Amino acid sequence: MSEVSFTVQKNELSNLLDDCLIKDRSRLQNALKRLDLTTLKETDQAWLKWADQVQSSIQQVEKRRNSVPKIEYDDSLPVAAKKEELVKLIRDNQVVVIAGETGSGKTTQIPKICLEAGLGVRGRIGCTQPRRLAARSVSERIAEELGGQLGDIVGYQVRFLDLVKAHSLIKVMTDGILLAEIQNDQMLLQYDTIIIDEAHERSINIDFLLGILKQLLLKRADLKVIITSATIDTQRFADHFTLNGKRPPVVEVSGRTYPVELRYRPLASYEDDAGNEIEQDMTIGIADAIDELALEDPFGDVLVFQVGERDIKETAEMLRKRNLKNTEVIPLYARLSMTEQQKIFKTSQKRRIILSTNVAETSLTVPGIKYVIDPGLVRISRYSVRNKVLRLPIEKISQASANQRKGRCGRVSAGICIRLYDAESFNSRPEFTDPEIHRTSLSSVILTMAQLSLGDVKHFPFIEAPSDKSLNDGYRQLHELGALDDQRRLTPEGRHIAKLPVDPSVAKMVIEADKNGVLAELIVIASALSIQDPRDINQTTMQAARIAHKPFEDERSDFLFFLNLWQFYEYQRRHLSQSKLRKLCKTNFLSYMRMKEWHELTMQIEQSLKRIGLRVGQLHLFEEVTEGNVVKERLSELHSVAVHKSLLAGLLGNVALRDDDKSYMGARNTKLFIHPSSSLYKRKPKWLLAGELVETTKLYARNNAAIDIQWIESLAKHLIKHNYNDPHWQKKSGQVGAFESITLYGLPIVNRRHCNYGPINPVESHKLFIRHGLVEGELLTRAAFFKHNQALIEKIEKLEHKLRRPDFLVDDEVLYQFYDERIPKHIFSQPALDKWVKKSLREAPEKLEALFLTENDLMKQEANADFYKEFPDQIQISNQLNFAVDYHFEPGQKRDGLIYNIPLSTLNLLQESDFEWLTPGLLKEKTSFYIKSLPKQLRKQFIPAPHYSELVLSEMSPEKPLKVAAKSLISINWSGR
DNA sequence: GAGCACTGC
Repeated sequence: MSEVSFTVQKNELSNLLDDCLIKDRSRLQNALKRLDLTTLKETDQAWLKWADQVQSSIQQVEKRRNSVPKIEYDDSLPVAAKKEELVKLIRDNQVVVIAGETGSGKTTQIPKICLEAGLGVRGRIGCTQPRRLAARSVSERIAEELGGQLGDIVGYQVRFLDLVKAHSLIKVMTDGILLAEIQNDQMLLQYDTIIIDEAHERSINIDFLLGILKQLLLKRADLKVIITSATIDTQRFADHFTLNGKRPPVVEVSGRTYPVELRYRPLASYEDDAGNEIEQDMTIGIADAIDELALEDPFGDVLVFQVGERDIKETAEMLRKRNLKNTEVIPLYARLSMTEQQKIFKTSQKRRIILSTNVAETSLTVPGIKYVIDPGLVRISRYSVRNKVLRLPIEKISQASANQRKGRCGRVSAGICIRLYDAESFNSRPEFTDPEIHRTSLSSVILTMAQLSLGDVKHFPFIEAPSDKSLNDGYRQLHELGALDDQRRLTPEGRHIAKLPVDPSVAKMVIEADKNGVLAELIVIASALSIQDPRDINQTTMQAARIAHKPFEDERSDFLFFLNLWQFYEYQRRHLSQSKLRKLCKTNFLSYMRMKEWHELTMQIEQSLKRIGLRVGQLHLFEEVTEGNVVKERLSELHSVAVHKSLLAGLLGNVALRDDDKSYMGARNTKLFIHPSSSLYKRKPKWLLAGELVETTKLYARNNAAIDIQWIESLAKHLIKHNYNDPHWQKKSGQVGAFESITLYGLPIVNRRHCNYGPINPVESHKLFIRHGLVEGELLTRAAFFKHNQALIEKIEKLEHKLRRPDFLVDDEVLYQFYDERIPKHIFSQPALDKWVKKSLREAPEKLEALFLTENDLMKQEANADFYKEFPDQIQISNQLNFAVDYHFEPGQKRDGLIYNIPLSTLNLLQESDFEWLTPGLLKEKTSFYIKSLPKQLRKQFIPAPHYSELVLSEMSPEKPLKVAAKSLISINWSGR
């Protein structure tokens, strides 16, 4: 042991750190750097403190080394035979790939071999398992073999349970736990060895870990990594961990198995009446295979793989009808209760036929199986990037999976595996099952990577990179949740979402609930959505279960069912003993284990929220409502709205609009149906929020709620598409309006709502404002420039009228240009203009001055003197009477006060010569005139067509009579035309 | 009128 003493050469001090715990090293190294070695004295406090810490760390290492027990191996295990070789390989290589079938003992023996190689002392040996149950049983076995108690030298950690001590040398955990630890300790400094077991299963967790470890190996030369896998695809792991040209060794450890005879028995097919080839029913194929096996051995236990609960039930029914002698049929699937699952571990006097889903291929090992019947199918989950929904199709299993199933017999003696397909079918299948990373949504992985700053996901060293499409969809989902911004950077809210131990979408609901004041409610619901359904229902108990669960239903939403159930159960949980609680669960068709996990998850979420500074209050009290003559307690409408708004924030892609009696239209024009298990199945609200969308035989919405579509707009600001129609100038308000329609993923959220268009499209509104408001003069502003300009325009218009020349005033386009150049682009309404005018008056009056039009600006041409002569402002008739002449285009707009009422007698006195004043200009084409007091009959003839110009004569000296001859009038009028 | 199996800050 190294002594920490001042006599050690100062330049050798850092060597002492090699004997410290790995997790202490960098901290001590930094502290050492801060010590000024040139002036350091033995009595300095800084030195004493450092020396003390180093000493303590070294002592802990020593203590750990001494705690390593004597290691013994079960020599019957194949891996024990390779012990020496493995110890050497692990010492000499940073990464070792170990391949071996079940029964080789690799899972339990390799951690021991690592101990023997001197590992586990300066840091722990971490060993991951894909499942919690496996983590527990593996740690139990290792602890037992090392002669200690679980939770001492060997500890284990799964969700909700941590049995690891500071002095534990080996820590067995689920891969999810290790992944979670990386968030707090990216260097994994508590470990000197990481063993990834069952790497061939290629779960998303494993693939993610393999990528992280590859990066970590470069930063931690002292870290050992061991990958163990079934003997499939081991080269891929070796390729993945080839660093700087150094390829890790691959060791194969033989399994301890008996030979399995393989028989292909494809289903017979026949032709129906129409000549179509029909494949024989699967249950018949299974029955035939059982018969075949029974002929040779009526006692050996048979394992039959099935795709789901319903097939299991069908097959069980078929077998029951066949009345097989001395036979026990046992169903097995994950949703069964623990006690029912335990049946497979009980030996029976009878022959057992176990009908199982894929659980028996990977998760559970059914003991004593001699025969396997493999129909070659599996229900697999695939996330559809195109439709953004989860699908559960039935597919042919891969060759690797078929071989794994085959291997489930032959563990106790020689066995037979009957495949209900032919060798050709087997050979045509893919070699390996598609790894999960290719089948699942990547939002969660991307979010974690963003949070850990692991760099661009596209360049992350995945063992098999996900497709760009799939990555982009992951980014899209996180953007939908507001966890990433438009530039794909983590938002502050995204940081919070990443900190919660649930799916990003569920985490979003919880974060949103804090804003809506229903955090306590959402934790309960979010937890329920994250665990497996706590209802313990199977086909036979379904009816009774639904009756038992009826009191917890809420016609508004399936989500509130969970809240109601929680209220009921939480009270009981606090007041009943565990055994009574278990009983309560049973009578209410609830799974005790899942109810417990539900509770534990709420606690865990609450802890996580505390860490990000959010406090969870109490659940809101229920209010009493009367339904019919039943008094019910339920969440108030106010809080229900808050709850569902929060849910909606995490499920914006799961909104649907009722289409017809049965179906709904979902996002991106998908057709979906309410699942029959939903309490909204019959009610069918217009707008639906689905907790999850899963495509099986149809696209089903499960866990639904009726929602108000108006909630969506504010939540989905970053997603909704606006469509504006018919922008128009509104004279009264001096603003530009339009009609707005909104869609979310193609669903119509708002139809033709009137809106203020200015802020939405300032450019177009600015144009409309100038065109209609300023150029066409519809503005009601008091701005001086506008009043001035309008007056000037009016004046020139009058001139035009008078001169019968509508081409003096410049075109509207010129006016438009004038205003457009001078009015800032951001002004698109009268209020905005008035504000700007007010401000400019103070700060930049020259801007306003520039807005005053001059005649020069408005006149296309000068009206020359001849024009004025031809269109006089007054005329004199018979050298006696002066009349003012007013010019305007529209007949009907007469200046009544100026028009002289000429008596008919006077008219008759007028001579033709009295009209000499009619200038050529006045007699131009389309020019005519009339005198208002012409007799009606006559007037009819002379009144010009409405668009003809009109000349109104008004008397300047009314006391003198006007003489106009009717005859002359006629001639003038005609010549005028 | 109905869904495989796992996992976690």
